[in-house]
Amino acid sequence: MRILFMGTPDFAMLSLKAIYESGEEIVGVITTPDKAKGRGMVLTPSPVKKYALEMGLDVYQPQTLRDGAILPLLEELKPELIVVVAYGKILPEYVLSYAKHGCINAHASILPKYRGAAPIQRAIIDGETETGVSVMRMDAGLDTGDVILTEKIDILPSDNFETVHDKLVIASCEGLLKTIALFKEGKATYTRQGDDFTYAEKITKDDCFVDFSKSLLSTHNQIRGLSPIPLAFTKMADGKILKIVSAHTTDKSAPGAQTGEVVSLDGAICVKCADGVIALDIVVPEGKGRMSARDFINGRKISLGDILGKRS
RNA sequence: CGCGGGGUGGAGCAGCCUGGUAGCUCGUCGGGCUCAUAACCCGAAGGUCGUGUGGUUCAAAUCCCGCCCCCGCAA
Repeated sequence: MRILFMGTPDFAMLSLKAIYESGEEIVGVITTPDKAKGRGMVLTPSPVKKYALEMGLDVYQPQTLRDGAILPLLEELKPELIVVVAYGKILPEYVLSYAKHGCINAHASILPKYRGAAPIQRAIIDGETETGVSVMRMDAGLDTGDVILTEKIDILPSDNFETVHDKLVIASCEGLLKTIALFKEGKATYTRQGDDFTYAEKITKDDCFVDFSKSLLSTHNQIRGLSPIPLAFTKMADGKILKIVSAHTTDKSAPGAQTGEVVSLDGAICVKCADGVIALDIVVPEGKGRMSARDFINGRKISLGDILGKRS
């Protein structure tokens, strides 16, 4: 089947890889233009572009899709199906309706829940125990298209953003390949989404701030849902940023301690939350790389009784 | 030329401003105490202080210059 692929980040790249390796004909790859990124603002190609070039696929990076900008390209490539995974741009109507099988999109949630930008992180932060990938036929709305199939996975207490992300990548690849197979057999079915939708807003800096005022479980969910990127962070007594890579809940109690107070430093940084004590295991101090809490404590940058998470 | 931090025994740091004895919290090894221990006590090993065999100086981890590498922020 002649497939036009559209996507940008890692998640999309791996989906592209799966489709390409399954032997489908990728007639073109569209990704966002290179951006100046990282230290020194170096111009960096997207993961999708990198992979596509390695495989010798044709890559296109239109600045915009509006006003029929890529209509000539579509005419030339004549895709029968357009697969979109985390592309980062709104698709106008003429693109949505161009291909015979339309545009399909793999979204990392069980729709209609968690429509939008950050479904994986939001699901973990909310303490969900299950999530998945939905493959849908795109329409003009944001993740509102009719669902073709859903692949579910579990979120374990030990999972973080990275591990759930990795599981969903696999689910996404499977879902897309299954969907393509359905199209070939002419057996694809479309199910309208229910009305009980929710939105997973983009993660903001505020979402990453840990002030320990919430419950033990919520704090832990926040930390793991944001790890290893962008990473939850708190503020130390001296006002410096301390990012938190991983933590675990404890059954310790700290009567009399205020929230955010460092109540113990025996191997981990134990901090009082609303209803318990959370132990920070791996952290990233401002200006430093990641290190174990033990190392951080050995460096003498923190002491018992310090209050973390004060908003300045 | 986006902003900033850093490279000091195995780990994390201090020392640098105000040049002149290698420091702290751990880890490791040996010994002791203890019913016992990740606890405590005693002792030991282990460092060309990123690099140039750079400059200044009687003397450089410390001041100046070049180079390499690592990291945080912001996007």
